[in-house]
Parts: sequence; structure tokens; C-alpha cells
Amino acid sequence: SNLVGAGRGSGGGDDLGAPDELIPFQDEGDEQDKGAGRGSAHGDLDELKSSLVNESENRSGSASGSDSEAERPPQQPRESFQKPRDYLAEVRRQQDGGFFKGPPYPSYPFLMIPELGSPYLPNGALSPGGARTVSASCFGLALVLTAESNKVPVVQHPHHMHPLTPLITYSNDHFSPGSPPSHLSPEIDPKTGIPRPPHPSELSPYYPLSPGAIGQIPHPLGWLVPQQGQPVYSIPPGGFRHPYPALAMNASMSSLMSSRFSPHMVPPSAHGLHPSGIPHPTIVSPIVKQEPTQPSMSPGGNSKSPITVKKEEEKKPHIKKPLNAFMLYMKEMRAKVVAECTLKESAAINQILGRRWHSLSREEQAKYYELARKERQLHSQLYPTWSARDNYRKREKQPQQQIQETGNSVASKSKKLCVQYLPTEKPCDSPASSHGSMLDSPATPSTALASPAAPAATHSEQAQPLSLTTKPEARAQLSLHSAAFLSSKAASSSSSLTSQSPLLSRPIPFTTALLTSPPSFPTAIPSQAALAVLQAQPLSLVTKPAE
DNA sequence: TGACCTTTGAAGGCT
DNA sequence: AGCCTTCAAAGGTCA
Repeated sequence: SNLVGAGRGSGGGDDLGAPDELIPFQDEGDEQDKGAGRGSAHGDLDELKSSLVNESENRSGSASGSDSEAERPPQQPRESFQKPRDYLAEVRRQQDGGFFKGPPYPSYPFLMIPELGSPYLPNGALSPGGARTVSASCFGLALVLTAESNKVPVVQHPHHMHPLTPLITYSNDHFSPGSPPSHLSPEIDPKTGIPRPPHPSELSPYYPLSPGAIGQIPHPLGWLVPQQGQPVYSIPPGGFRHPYPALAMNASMSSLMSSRFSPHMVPPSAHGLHPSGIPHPTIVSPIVKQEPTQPSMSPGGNSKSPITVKKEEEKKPHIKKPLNAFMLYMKEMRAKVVAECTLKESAAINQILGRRWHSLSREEQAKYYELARKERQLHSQLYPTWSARDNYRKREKQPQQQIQETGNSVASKSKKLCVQYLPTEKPCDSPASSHGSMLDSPATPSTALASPAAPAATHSEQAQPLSLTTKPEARAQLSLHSAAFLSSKAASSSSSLTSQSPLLSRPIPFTTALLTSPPSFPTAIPSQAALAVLQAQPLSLVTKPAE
């Protein structure tokens, strides 16, 4: 009850839908980052080790790590700030040193460095160390980046992607969720309040720009591009991948468009164009990405021959889903993370990004929700008849059916063992995990916060975060982590990933952090009833033997 | 070569 | 209403 009360208390009121709640929690988010900074300030190894030794004390909230401990609002989950350092210390102790590429910087998980100067280093060299990425680390990013940026110009542009794509940022400097800057603000229809779709006449003249031409001109979104003097306009051999239709459209549109040009984007073609003549980044050539067509399938009652149907389907452009907030965030931050780490595997990067996502303040997340909302809006305007279902593959069997039929063997055989690539950057910075975040993920931060559009979290929803996800494999992953935790002392170092799994103590901080309600997710504060469930569930997760 | 992994969120279908 | 599934990005990994 204390937690619940505390969580609500400083949140700026119980009216979680109040728009102004962003401010207090933003402050908390800042506080969190400041706390991280403080942590790093006196984050020497001795302290870390001692904090690890005193883990139980920390868990009980008696950590003495910070001078400002007493100043921290009661709802601040102290161990959220303590744990990662513990993890790091623990992991560092157990590892051979190869995992960490740079000086330990224990407070990294909270060191949310805004820009780090030029995090996007678009020369695609791999880590000269040549170490396989799995054994690389993303920790100590600040120092590591400083120390290694000279030799690790890591960002590897996807060979099929315009190198500028990851450079498009929605940084704080350029984007404000509630009131985008004028250069970013779309032309709003004064009647509907909806960003006015760009008139074809505004766009078309600029679309046919040749790659060569575009490579010569200054970037129209220069404000979005880190000033690095990098040849960001180099067009990959694959051709014209990133047409930057934004040249004449309004900036909001352009940011969406330019940031969304798919690696599979093809030069504007007749069938790839929206009726308005706007090739949206979500249009993908069916040549590149085809719906798996089954020749034997003939749409019900369709007199057309399968071949004809197939051809028509091939002609049909593949319109991709608009990116959601997290996808936008990933798109922006991936290069940054990759630059900060030696990791290349997207799965690992995504884990980091997922945690970072949760570590964002509501306001920061709101940027991306707003951006995603605009993206969906634009998408729906461009493709009013499009349905997400259109992109569904045609499956003979639903995966669920397969699982039911084959039982657990599916997970154990057909799927790779879930691997925790990285130490928890933050013990429970994903307290809400997927669903938890959704609790606070209004489709429109500005509107949903003030409207009932954002459904209040139910108890079950609040409880869901505990299970991280309902996916069976995720549960297996948790179990794996638990097993790793339970057997951490005996863990062999030969198994690079699992034995290195830093989630040695994840289940515990996960629980505790959840119970202490993360500052960034005030609405996820569980009720007492939910708390009881939460308290009970982790045990089952922890003790559930890995199958 | 293509599925998988991994993340969150949106959407659609099913119960 | 709630749950489940799929897809969106990304690129290394693996069968």
C-alpha cells in the first residue's frame, strides 16, 4: 500500500489522464537520469562490489549508494537504480573480461546520454577487435564510446538502406510532442486538425530525383541530421533507395516519409504509387517482398486462373504497416546503440532498445507515440483501404495450432533457445514489458491522456507485466534465467551466452522493481490486489523449472 | 535461402 | 472484452 500510495502521490494527481502528468513524470525521468549520473559519479568498483555484497540490503531499500537517497521521492524504485550496477559488478566478476570492451561504467543503464555528440558513425566498419558480437557488451557506453569511437566506427548501414536513414532523429531539440516545431509541424487542416496530406503537386516534382542528383544537394532535413560532414547522401549500389520525397512536402511529412523509406523501396513505379502519386515508404515492391502465393489457391469463386491471380498479387504493392512508436524509436536509436556497443545482432540490440524504451520518460515516449500516430494517420490517408490483414501471410496452420499439436517440442526444437544477449542494463527497467508499456502508451499522448481513449489499466493488465509476456517462449526464457540464477554459482563459463547470462538475479529485481512501481509508468502502479498477484507470480516463474 | 531471434505497439480475428 | 496472432525494423545466426 505504501508503494501504491507513493506511486500516485507525486505523480501530479490521481487523474492519470491529465495532460499535465507528463511534466511531473518527466521530471522524474530526468531525476532518474540524474540519479544515474550521480551513480556514475561515484560509481567506483569498490562501491559497486560492496553494493553487490549488500544486495539484500539494497533490495530492502537500505542502500547507501546515493547521498540523495533521502531526497528521492518514495515512489522511486531505489533498486531500479541500484540493481544494474549490481548486475554489472556481478557479471564483471564472473566474466573473463572479454565481454566488456571498455572501462566499466556501472551506471550506464541510467546514463541516458542525449546525443553523445555524433552517435551516428556511418562508416560501416566492424569492430576491429573482430570479436564476435555476442560476446560484446553495450555497457559503459559513454566511456567506451569515447575510448573506442576512433577505432570503432561501428554503425553498419544496412547494405540496402540509405545511410541517412538512421540519421533521421527525432531528438529533443527538434521535436516536441505536444507542439512540434514549425519546421516539423505538418500543415494542419484547421477544420479537422489532421495534418493535411500533401498535395501531389507539392510532392511529385521532387520525387523523380535521381540518386545522383540527391547525392549532390544539401539535405533538406539538415536539422535532423547530425553534423558530421559525413557523406550521408551516398546512394548504395542497389540504387535509389531513399528518395527523400520531403524536399517539397512539409517537414512533418518529410520526416515521416524519409524515415520510412523502406530498404525495399523501389523507384516510383506505376503500381507502387498511391493514387495521389505519392510513393509512400510503406510501399514495397512485390518483387522484393512477395506474399507467398499458392498457385493452387484460387480465391473463392474467382474465375481468374491462379496464374492471373498470382500476377495480380505480384502487381499489388506490398504496403507495409506504419511503424509504431517503438519501431520509430528503434529506427532512430539503433545506430546509436550499435555505435555504443560492439553488438551487431539485432536481437541483442533490440533487447537494449526495449529496456531503454522503458527507461524513457513519458514525455520522451510521447514523442514517438505522437510520431507514430502521425504516421498511422498519414498511412491511412494514403491507403484508406489498406488493412493490416493485407500483409498477413497465408498460413496453412496457425502457429497456435501447431503448438497445440506438437506440444512443447515446438519450442524446444523448431525454435532457437531464447538467449539473453546482454546483462540487464537495468534490472527492471522493463517492468511493464510489452503490456506494461501499453498501459501508458496512449495512441495519442496529447489526446489520450485527456480522453478516455486510453483505457485504464485493469488489474489483469497490470499483472501482466510480471509475466513479461504471455508468449510461451518468453516464459521459457524466464525459466532459463531463473535456472541461470539458481545455478549461477556453478555456471560454467564455457557456455558463452547462457552462462554469461547476467540475469543471475533477474527474477528478484524484476519483482521488486515492479512492486516499487517504475517512475516512468505511473499508471502501471498495481493495486493491492494486483500486488498480491504480482508477489505470487514471480515465485512461480522463478521456481518453475525450465522445460 | 529463408526462418528465427528480439523488442513494443497496432490491428484484426476469434472466443 | 479479452486474448491471440501477425507484422512492422534490423541484421546476425542457423538449419
